[in-house]
Amino acid sequence: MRPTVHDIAEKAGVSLATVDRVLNNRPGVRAKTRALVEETIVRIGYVRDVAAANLARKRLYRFEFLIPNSDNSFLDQLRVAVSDVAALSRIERIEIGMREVAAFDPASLVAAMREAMAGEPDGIAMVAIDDDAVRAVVAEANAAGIAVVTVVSDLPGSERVHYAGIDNLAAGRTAASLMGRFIGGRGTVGVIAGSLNARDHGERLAGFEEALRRDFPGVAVLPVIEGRDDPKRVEREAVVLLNARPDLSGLYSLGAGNRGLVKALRANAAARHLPVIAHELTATTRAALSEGLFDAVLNQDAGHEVRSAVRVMKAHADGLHTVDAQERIRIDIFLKDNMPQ
Amino acid sequence: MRPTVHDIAEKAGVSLATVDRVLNNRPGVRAKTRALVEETIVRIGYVRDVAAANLARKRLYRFEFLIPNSDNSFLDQLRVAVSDVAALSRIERIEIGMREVAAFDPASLVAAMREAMAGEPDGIAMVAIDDDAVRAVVAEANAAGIAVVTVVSDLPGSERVHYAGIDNLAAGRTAASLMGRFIGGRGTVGVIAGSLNARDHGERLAGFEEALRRDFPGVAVLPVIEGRDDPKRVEREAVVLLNARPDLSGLYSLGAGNRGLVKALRANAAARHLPVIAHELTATTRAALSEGLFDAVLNQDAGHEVRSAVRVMKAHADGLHTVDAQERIRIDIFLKDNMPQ
DNA sequence: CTGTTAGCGCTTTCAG
DNA sequence: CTGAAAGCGCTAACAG
Repeated sequence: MRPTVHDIAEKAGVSLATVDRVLNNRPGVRAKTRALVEETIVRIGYVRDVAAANLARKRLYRFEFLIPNSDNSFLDQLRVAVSDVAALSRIERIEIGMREVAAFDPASLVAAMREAMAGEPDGIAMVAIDDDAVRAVVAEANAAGIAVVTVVSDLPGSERVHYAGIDNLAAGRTAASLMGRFIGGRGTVGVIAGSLNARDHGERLAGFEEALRRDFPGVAVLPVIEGRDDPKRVEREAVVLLNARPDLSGLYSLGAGNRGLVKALRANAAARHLPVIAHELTATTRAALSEGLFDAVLNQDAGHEVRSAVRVMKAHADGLHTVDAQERIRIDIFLKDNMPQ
Repeated sequence: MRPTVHDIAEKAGVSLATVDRVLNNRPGVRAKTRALVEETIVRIGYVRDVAAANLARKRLYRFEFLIPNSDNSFLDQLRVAVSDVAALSRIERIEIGMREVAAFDPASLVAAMREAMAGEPDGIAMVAIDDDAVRAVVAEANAAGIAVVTVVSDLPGSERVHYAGIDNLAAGRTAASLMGRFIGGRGTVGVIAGSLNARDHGERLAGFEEALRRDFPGVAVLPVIEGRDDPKRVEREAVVLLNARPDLSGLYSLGAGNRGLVKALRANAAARHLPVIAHELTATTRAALSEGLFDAVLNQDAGHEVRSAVRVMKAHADGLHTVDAQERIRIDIFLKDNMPQ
């Protein structure tokens, strides 16, 4: 049987209370007694039973997620992931709330932060917007002992504790690597983004162009089209592009609104063999892959991101450190052949 | 506060013991009482505190992993993953043992199974070998109430409870999809396997050839070379191949022993721009990717596989079902740009 | 068939 | 500074 606090107390000749004080390094123990207990702990190889500790403590963790209210499949996945984790976490004494925030609106995000902070949660997770007012309120939360974690889109230079999302520069480079090979290292590629003001989109583009320049200097990139993640607008822009550039060798869709792109591609027979790379595995991109309309989809797993955010906030609340490398979110590559399910 | 067993007992006007009997549907409760308690449970929205239950139960789970003793990096990863999970699981009342088995030797696997079974564990996880003697001993274990899970390589037609590994046919198809695009849909590709008697290798090859035939009929596949997963042998064979076929357009290494392949490629200047796809992200393949010697690496995450195996064995021990889709092991694709870390 | 009671391993008053 | 004792939510003898 594994040694327990009782064993420590017995072997060290002290009471349970003293053992507990040492274990949780609370004050009120003579240095000598403390040393004795600590020595005993390592000698008998004690490891704390966290479940029992939590049971006794009745510790309850409370976390809030702030999610943009944009209507796109990836954010739907994110919301579902939060609900799922919330349901599962109840049995681990973790309570998770979710608030909607107006998309791309720093003021709304700040307001939501304030509301969330009023409830004095242990942590807040949010899809950040790159804005100084947001940075300021993050600092406030931090000062109030609330751990802030960014999800999907980061807020560099702020006091957020962690970023649970992919490296978007690397994602852009990955897209370039694939594109360069798919089109045989030469030609002209088009790029459709949501908005270059969105940090993640900007970084993907930068990575894409950098890697192409480096590894495939024979490939030219057309000026970026901004589709605002809006299917209708993306469709319109894509149609224009496909007609204007019949010589197009490839297309990189680094934002959302792929429903529109798919329509445009389907309508354009000449686009049948155009290599297309997009982001996020949703119903739309999944179908496009199966159909052969898209060649590859880069993905960030919303479930992983949410779970990682919760783990980090919990660790922070417990005063523990997390191994950053372990929390790194991978850039998944999906072809029609390795789609999950 | 969340309702507890005490609340149920009080509201239903019964004792704790009766509540417990109903919760764990143990016999000895009148149908009427049972119904009353069950009604109360849903009415007050009770959810069991698993941690407390396990604490009271002092339930200890014991699982055994049987791992081949071959000397290759992927199996090293697998062993490390088992040790890691073993260390972590101790605090969850899970005890994990590991035994070495002679590689590719059914008799040794059967013997190890028997030894493991003697300890009456709750579950056994093994890298299966496709053999009827193995099937027979799996059936024995099953009859003895020990859940058997296959890892990495499956044993179809046996009574194993679950397979924690990738779909190797799909992996082969994925390799073909990439290869076909990388080489522009035409040319001749070479394939190096470990042994086609290994189920996973055979399936990868089948998937690869099938997808090439379907999607890239212009690509020819040379007769498979068997390198026995041995770096020296792989190197020798690869050198011969590279010299004999200077017209080679691509190379698919679907087994292990990639250290040898890398040497051969490095020695052959003409191979500098030969698209190469291999399996398992190890120190060797990782370096080859960075260097541009390999173009893509398909990977199965040993950590995921081991953790999934443990989850399934535990669920089985608890008489719970697992959602197979949730336990599906993904085929990761890595380029130099999206390598983790 | 049902209830009482004593824990599981840990924390937390409250005395001393 | 230290200890005794009660209790977290659940389970498991053992009586009735």
